[in-house]
Parts: sequence; structure tokens; C-alpha cells
Amino acid sequence: MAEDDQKLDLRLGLGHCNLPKEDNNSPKKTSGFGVSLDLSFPSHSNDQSGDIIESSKTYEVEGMESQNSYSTKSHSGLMRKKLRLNKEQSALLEECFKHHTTLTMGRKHELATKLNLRPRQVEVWFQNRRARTKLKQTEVDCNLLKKYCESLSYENCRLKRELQELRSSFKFDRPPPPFSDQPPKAKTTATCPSCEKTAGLSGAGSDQKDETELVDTVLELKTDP
DNA sequence: AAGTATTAATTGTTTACGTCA
DNA sequence: ATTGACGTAAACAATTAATAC
Repeated sequence: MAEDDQKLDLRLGLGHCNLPKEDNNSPKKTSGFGVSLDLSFPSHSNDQSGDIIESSKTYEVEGMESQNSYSTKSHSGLMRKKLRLNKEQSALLEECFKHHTTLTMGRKHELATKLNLRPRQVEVWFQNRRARTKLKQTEVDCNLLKKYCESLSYENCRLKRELQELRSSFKFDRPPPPFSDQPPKAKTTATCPSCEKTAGLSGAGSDQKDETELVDTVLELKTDP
């Protein structure tokens, strides 16, 4: 990326590839290469992201169909090339990614040579590949969390039911205290008809209160002979 | 033909590191 | 020796756009 890419950026600036952005009303910053218009490379140039020097042969990857190598014209009439990697290229990149998800400078160039790609393309592929991996992992994590949440809900429900059973059996064992102003604690919970979950009746913020009450009640039951 | 998914490529931001005053 | 400003490079996130289906 270092030096050669800087050169590339300059070359690009002089070339055509910044122009489509403007045409597409991109929200991103407008290019400072307005002067480049007159200096644009011919639209058949093979290069989009850099390495103009190598470009003409870079896309002639062995076994790659020409339709895979070149894009069609964009709306603005300018070209944005999109390489389609062939099976061999993808396979080798995948194989390397299995071992190392990041690239060293040496490996990047080695791969680029092997695959007849530009180092920048190898680099981009690894970046995108890492992004895909991360996305997949996020989905997996999300599903795991959902399942965990479900199991917690289930466990919570079960415990509440158990507590209610304990309470009702406790009622039968002992008569309520005389002259109590407080309503019975059991009234602060209700059972959801659909899922049979018990929930607090005092609206928002009741969950934490309810949990506290549950703990208190359990302690009460434990300490009370 | 239109819609969607995939993915190469671009752009801007963040982070880490080295250099220098 | 320490610190802050600055530059550079790599990685990342978000996005665009080409392509296949």
C-alpha cells in the first residue's frame, strides 16, 4: 500500500476513476482532481485502483474469461472495472486465509505473483474476507445470544412458578399474620396467560423490584422455620 | 426485465508507531 | 528523559457498484 499506492492514487487522480463518484451524487467528499478531466486515460484502460503500468496484462489471468475481467460501461459512460476471481484464485486465497487472516508484505506479493494479481487486489480481498468472516461470526453470536436469552427466560419462568408454589404451600402451613396493612406479596406478581410467565404488576421498572422481592421472599422462607 | 445476493473496489476513519523539535 | 505535534502505514467500517442468478 505504501509507496506504490500513493503513486497509484496520483495516477488515478489524473485518470478517470474519481469521476463516477461525482456523477452518482456521492455524499463522500468530492475529488480534488477536477483538473484531471482533460488528462483522463482512455476508457479502455484496464486499471481501476492502481498499477496502471501492470494493468494491461494484469487482468489477463489465466483461465479467466474476458467477461469476468472487464465491466460494462457505467451510467456516466465511464468504466469501473470489477474483477471476478476465478476458482483457482479464490481457492488459493481461501487456503491462505485459513492459515493467516492477515497479510505480511512478503506474502501479499507472493500471492499476487502466484495469482497474477496486483498486490492491492490481494490486500482488498483479504480485507473483504475478514469483513465477511466478522459478519458471519456476528450472526452466529447473535443466534447464540438469542438461544441463551430464551433459556434464561425459561429458567426465570420456572423459578417464578416454583416460588409461587412455595408461597402457596407456605400459606397453607401458616396462617397470615394478624392486622397486616401490607397486601400479600403474592399479589405483586401475575401469571402471563400465554407463556405462564409471572410478572410484576407495577409497570415499568417493576422487573428489578420484583426480582428484589423474590430474593427477599426466598430468604424469608429460608430463615423462617 | 427487474430484483436480489454476492463481492471487488473505494473512501474515510481509527490506531499504532516512529521521528523530531 | 519526557512530551506533544506530525507523518505514515495498516486495518477497519461503511459504502458503492458490477456481476451472476
